[in-house]
Amino acid sequence: MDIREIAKRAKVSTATVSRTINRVPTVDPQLAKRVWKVVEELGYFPNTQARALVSGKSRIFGLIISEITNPFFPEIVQVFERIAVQHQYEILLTSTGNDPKRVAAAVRRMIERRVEGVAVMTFGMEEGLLEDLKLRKVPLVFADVGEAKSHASNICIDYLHGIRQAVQHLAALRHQRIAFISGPLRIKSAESRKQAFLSAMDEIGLDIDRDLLVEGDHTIEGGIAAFGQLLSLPKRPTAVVCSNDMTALGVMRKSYEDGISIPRDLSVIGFDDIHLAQFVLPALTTVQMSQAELARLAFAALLADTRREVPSATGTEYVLTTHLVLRESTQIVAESQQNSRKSGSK
Amino acid sequence: MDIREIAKRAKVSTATVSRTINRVPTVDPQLAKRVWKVVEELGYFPNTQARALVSGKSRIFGLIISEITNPFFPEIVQVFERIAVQHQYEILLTSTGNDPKRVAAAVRRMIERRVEGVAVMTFGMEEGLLEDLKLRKVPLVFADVGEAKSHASNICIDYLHGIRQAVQHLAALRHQRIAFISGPLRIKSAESRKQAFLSAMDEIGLDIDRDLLVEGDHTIEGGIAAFGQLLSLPKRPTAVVCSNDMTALGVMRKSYEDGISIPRDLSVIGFDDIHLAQFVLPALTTVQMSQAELARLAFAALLADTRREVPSATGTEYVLTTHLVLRESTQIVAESQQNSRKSGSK
DNA sequence: GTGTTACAGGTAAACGATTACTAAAATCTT
DNA sequence: AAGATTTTAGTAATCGTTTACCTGTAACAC
Repeated sequence: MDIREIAKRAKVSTATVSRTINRVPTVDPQLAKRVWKVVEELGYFPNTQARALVSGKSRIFGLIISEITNPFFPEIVQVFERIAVQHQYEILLTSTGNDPKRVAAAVRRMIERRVEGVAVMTFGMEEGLLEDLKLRKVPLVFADVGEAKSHASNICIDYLHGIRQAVQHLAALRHQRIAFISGPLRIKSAESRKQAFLSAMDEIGLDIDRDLLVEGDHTIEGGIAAFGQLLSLPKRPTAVVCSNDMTALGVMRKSYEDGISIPRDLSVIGFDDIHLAQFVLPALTTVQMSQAELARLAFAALLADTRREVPSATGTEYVLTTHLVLRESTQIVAESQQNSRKSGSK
Repeated sequence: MDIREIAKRAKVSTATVSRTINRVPTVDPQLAKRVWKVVEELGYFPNTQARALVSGKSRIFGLIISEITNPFFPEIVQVFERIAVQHQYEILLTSTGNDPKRVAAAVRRMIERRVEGVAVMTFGMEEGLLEDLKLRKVPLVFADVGEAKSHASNICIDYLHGIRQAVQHLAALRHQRIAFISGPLRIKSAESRKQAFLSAMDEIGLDIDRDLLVEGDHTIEGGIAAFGQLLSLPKRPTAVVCSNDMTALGVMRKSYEDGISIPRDLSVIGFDDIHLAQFVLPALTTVQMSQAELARLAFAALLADTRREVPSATGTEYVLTTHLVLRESTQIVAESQQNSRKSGSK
């Protein structure tokens, strides 16, 4: 059943049907009524591919994320999808698992479907893979630390603000041996978070013990392994800051297994503030980076870029700040540990 | 840049280009080579909407889930998406939040995009909303307790098997006051899980105290609230079985706040076995319903149904069993509670 | 050498919408 | 009332592919 069928039954031309459906104001209300009646009766829905073909607009945005099983991302997806639907856009989702092959495949699929824009929420994965998109001048938006590049907007994330708060909070609780479990360092944002931690420590005048800087992979399992490394150290940290909440959950799990009580024996701070963070035991003190806000900004950026007639050579710059949210997983350093700290600083 | 451009440059007709790209074996290798060369040079990717329009195949499957922020679903999405991509299908995802309006909107979008099939992983939401899809004979697959209906396959989930194991496990640990926190009862699967619990309790000869049957909503918050209700009872349960893992997390959270130790004072069993379950503190004993298997079955069902030339009037039936996985959140009932149980049974 | 087959590759008609253009009717101007 | 102008609806071209059908050449039999 197509527009011709409707036209025939309503005794008008296909042009009129099309105009009616698209609510062009110049069609006679009488005719419009007749058309709508037939449309209702037959349950006619326009064919999106035909529309896309002639209009040149697919009304699809691509959304590339790292790992949908990391609870940070579903919240982005949810908000992004919801807004997209409101604007009659569909989304083409890809969870890359940080695998370059899958990114390349995703880019190809997106081009074949003629997406109108792509939000790249992988926080600094290799960008070279997106060349094909840039070539075709597909609007892009990144979540990153850098600035807007040519034909790509950027949501600049202020990691330092939240992480500084985290470090200051720990310092206020008399912690001195503070460990940091990073994400996979080939990912730019993981590197940036680590740098933010180092800066914050430096600012506040705390020494950084290289042994207390270990690499995780932003998964629970990685957190467990990384914290295992820290535990094998002769002098353990009294607090650990994690590059994301999943890592922190790993630390909590490992602590539990080894009889280390949080926050009594160890303070833990996460990053992201996933919804779950407030419900774990104890509730996780963490640095919030609003997923909803991120998704909103990303969508808005894409929409703005697609609406621009003359694509501006360089994209727009957005900023997203992070900040500490206090919960139950941090506490003033225990006496026994203060002693060990003193002996350590002799 | 289109197929005509390629044709011109390779000095062949568009038909030959099309045949080459679709690897029709009858094209002369010489010509094919020339065509491929131009394709590579120009970085040409075929336009999917044009293909879809003429072939009548969109190569898109719809996937309707309840709530993407419930960790149960991302794992389904991940597996489903991965298989879809392998088969050159795209997926059109909708997280409905159990809102009928959003389901209706999703159905409309899916029809407009001419999806070739839809996997409905909402576990028994009102089916009436899918009438439009059935009308158009779009292959469907449900995850449910019922059987395959006309034009719809079904993955029948054997809730009883796993839940019976759970109840037997608790009984073996001498629990008698066993509570059940259900999901929202308007959802069929929530009702089915509850019935499975009741049957299992009955089979084993345990009494069911109506006060111990409370309704949650499959979220952590709902679990907290529901367990709050149970705590206000004069005689508390010694164990609680939950309709899903999120509910169990809520119970654990509330217990923590109220100083109830799991598993010492309370045994908890979840349902779903989300990845996270093994990492919470203590690790959650739960009934596994394999997300990966579910996704695989759903995709296979859809693929089979779309390939059938003559659509069979009634869909195929698949079965997915559930089973208990033992972890740390259950324990033999404590002496003190045994006493209270004895006094209770007097 | 002619007639028949086989087959590779080209021409053009779809697919289902949108929309530039056109023609007819309605309205206005003087 | 005739011409000018505006308005509205219809005709047909178009979007980028696939593919049914046709054409021309080569291979083969006799």
